[in-house]
Amino acid sequence: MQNIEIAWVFTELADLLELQGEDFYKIRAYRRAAEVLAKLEQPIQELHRRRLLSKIPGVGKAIEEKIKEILETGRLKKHQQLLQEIPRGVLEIKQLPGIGPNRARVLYKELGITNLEELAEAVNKRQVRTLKGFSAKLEWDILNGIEMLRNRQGRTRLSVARELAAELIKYLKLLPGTLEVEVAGSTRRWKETVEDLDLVAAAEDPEPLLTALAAHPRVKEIIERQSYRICVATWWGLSVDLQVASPEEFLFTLHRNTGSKDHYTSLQQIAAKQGLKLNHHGIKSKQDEFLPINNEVGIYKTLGMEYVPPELREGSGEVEAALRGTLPSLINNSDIKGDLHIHTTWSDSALGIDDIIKRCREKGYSYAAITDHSRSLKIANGLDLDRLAQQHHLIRELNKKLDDFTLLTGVEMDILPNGELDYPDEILEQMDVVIGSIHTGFKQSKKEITRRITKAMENERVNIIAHLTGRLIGRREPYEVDIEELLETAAKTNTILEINSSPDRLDINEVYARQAKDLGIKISINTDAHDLMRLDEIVYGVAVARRAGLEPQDVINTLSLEDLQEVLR
DNA sequence: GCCGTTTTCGGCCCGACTGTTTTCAGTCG
Repeated sequence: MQNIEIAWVFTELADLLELQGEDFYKIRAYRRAAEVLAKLEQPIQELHRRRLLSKIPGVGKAIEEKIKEILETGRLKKHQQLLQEIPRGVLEIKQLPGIGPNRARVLYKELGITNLEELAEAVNKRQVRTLKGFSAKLEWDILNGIEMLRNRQGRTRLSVARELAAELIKYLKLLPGTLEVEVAGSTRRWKETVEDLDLVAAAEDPEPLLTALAAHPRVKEIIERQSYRICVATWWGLSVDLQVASPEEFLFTLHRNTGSKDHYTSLQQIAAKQGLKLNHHGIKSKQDEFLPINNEVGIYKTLGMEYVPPELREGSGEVEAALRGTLPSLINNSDIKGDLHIHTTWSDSALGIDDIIKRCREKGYSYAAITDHSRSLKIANGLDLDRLAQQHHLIRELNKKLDDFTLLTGVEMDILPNGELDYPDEILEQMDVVIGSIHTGFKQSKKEITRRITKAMENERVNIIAHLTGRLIGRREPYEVDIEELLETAAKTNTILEINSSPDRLDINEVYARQAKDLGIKISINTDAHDLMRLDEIVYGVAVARRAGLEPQDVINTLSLEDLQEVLR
């Protein structure tokens, strides 16, 4: 049993206990333990064998016993019992905005509602508004929430697909007959969510690869199997399509399966105009002979165009640009010189400043900004003026000891519901990076939220606005905000906009990032990291930038420290 | 349920918003 699966049992246990109205701190203890277990480097089984379970932070006697039970029996009795009492569908209902554990419980107990379909039906019959604690307004919110969840259904966040891809590729490469395995489809194009995971492999004999994938522990069932491809459902809810090509056809199969369909069709038309024929076998000349091509660059070159990176292959003008030779020189991961939005244990993160320095150096960065939450965000242990001064003093002292790396002082400062900023100007003046963002008053009107952010942009001490729309992919819609107006204001006030790299956010998205570039707005690609692994999520932010056609000069954290400081000033 | 300790029990993350029951439970960040 994998760590993540054991962690999942505790997460679900916490959810179920919450529905039963169990003590908040007990629930939190289970959630914390689940988080720690999910992130452990070593297999839990191994720690168990070495009698080290009790050494895991967040694991006490009770949870240790439960871990043992799971390892020994493959299940947890308490968890199974709760599932008998509360159907899993009720957990899904709890995910709806405005519905927490208490309302989900009432819906189940009073109306016997166990899934979203039944809930939608009850709303349509106007039964829900009659319950204590519910209203017609809430019924309306419920329908919207169900709609959001349905739209999300069948779509998986990119990070999940990429993690699964990495795992499966590593596994398939262990087989002796495997020559190549690559990810294709929208996952290779770095779309923010994907429908399924496409893999392409090269081998003389497909059979062993198809059989191996079908036997992988992540695989739940075979959906379809042919002589050269297999489609399977996984326990992660994402289906995987593996196609095995001959070594000669691998490149062309990978290229075709990367898509998008629109992009590929355009290429076929361009080939046809030149008397060539492009398909997954290769490119054939007028004389009906395969042309010698050994990489993707060669494919585009043969068609008389610039190479189009996968992120741009969406059939939205990139083919024409490539023919004209006017594609942007996209930013690369290696262009990033630092991360400007990182949280520490001073507020709500698990990261110590030393961890940050170490990891950022390993990543080859030359600087990083420490930007904890500001005083109003009590739940995140936001820094009051005293602690802020202490932290910044500490950072300046640390900097004296660092020769090839620089920590920048900063803050992620709340833009308060009344439009005021959380710290006075004279405090903001003293730090290197000021990020403004919204964490409260999400339900204000479009006009109000837009005015709040505008006010922050107009303050010349605010450098960056973080996660401008506030969306959480598949979980929370963006707040009502006039993006067009804010982009204009950002351009006018020289405010930098963040591409938040968290796979949950990707905010601003590629559409707005492209508009920002057109308006001359500079971008900062940040992780907003709260733990070590999340510092590595910068690649998702870079992917958004690439899909938006951004070049290194559009992004401020590609600058050297000196140039960056100049811009921030 | 975990943790730390003054070692076995008390503290652990707070406050605003919402809709309405016009006082507060429920939800959220």
